[in-house]
Amino acid sequence: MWNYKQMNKFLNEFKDRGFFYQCTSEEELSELLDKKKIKAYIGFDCTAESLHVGSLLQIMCLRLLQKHGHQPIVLLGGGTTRIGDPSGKDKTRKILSEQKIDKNTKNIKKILNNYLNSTDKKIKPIFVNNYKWLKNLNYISFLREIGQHFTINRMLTFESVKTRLDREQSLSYMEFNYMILQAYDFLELNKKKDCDLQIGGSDQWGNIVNGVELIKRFSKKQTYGLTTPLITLATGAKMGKTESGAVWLDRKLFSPFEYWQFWRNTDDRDVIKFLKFFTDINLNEINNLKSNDINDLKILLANETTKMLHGEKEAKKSEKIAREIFSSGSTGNNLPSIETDKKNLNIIDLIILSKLENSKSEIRRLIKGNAVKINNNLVKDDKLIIDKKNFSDNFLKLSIGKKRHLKIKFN
RNA sequence: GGAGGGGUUCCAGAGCGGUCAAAUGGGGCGGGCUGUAAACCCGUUGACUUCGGUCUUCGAAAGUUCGAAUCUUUCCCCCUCCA
Repeated sequence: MWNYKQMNKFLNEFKDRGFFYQCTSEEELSELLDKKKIKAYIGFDCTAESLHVGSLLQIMCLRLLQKHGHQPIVLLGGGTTRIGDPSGKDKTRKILSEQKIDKNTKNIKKILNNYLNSTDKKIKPIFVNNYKWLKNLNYISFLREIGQHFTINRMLTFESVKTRLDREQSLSYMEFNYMILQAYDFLELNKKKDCDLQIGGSDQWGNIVNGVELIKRFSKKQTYGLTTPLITLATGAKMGKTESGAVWLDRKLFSPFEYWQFWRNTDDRDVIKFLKFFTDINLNEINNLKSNDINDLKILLANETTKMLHGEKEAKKSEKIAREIFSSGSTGNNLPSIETDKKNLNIIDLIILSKLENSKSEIRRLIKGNAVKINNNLVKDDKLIIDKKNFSDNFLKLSIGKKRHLKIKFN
């Protein structure tokens, strides 16, 4: 009989790392994966100009596929984004302009390329954009060929639809069609690219099942669906949001150092889990690491995740900056810096200039609360004038709180 | 189509003519403790300020009033119940 130990290696690691949530048919999928190298796809929606850590687990799935010799297909939802997935949303999404979606699509592709092996021909990612086949669908023939396989009765039972209807929130006919289009994507990829598996977040389960069922009815072929859990933090919050917004996987929106810091500040209770999720360190090694100092593990986590996205150099640099700021209390030579040529600047204006804060009232409050430092010296007076004598070698270190530091260069 | 209830500052949610920049909780920010963690404690949380104040906010617009988040009218949007 079939048992856990005999499970396919990819699936095994998928489970051991905590990626597994649901599968349409685990046993059969395991057999298939043993038998051949398959192609599997994950879809990314192009609503935002970049991806954020919320998508990172999906990206790690792509990497894991490659690691085990399977070829990932990355579907960029250029077409479906024009419709808007109602899953997990209780309101209709804003409809984006076509150019915006095209721009987003390109940027997202670029980000994904950071994570994927594109040199090995057998496993290099296949990028597809569903706009290509969705834009020219003919309504009548689509209804006849595809629509006949869906019953409204069944569609109404899906979570994404049900919650909207239960709450009497409107669900437009356009959105209602989203799941059919995603199912059609899978069918298309199965026909054209021989794709056997779709992976997605747990909120995608309904959409994925629809695809598997459509392919079974339309092509009489067996395909599979696999979902990952929703990651929640030890504190109960959703992962990936900081106060300043999303944690973007894009240096223009979220600098490598900020990214490193994000991981460095992981809750103790989440560290091991995240090492399994977001690094390539093998599981035995992670188990051995458990006894290490928790702060070293956080640094390891930060280095590995940053390296994967921004490269080794940025990871090391971030670690160095962090040491300067938090350990040695030095002036922080590697800190990001801005320049100014204004003389006799008021401390408040200096902070405005630095863009660390943009409200003067807030800055006054911060000064009152002993949060502002110049060259590690507490600023007590919000009328303090900054002039040349505050700069050494034309540099000055501005700090707000414990975590925000910036170097200012005087020209 | 008929009958009710509601839209308040980041969120939840009080206020129902002046004492309201608006209770309370959450979140955030800052400080303390520490380990750049958690928990806990304290402060703070519209903008501008010469720190005296000034200006802009309670779905939108108009009105009543010395004075409105609070009353009136119209409009927009949500929710509950009945047909």
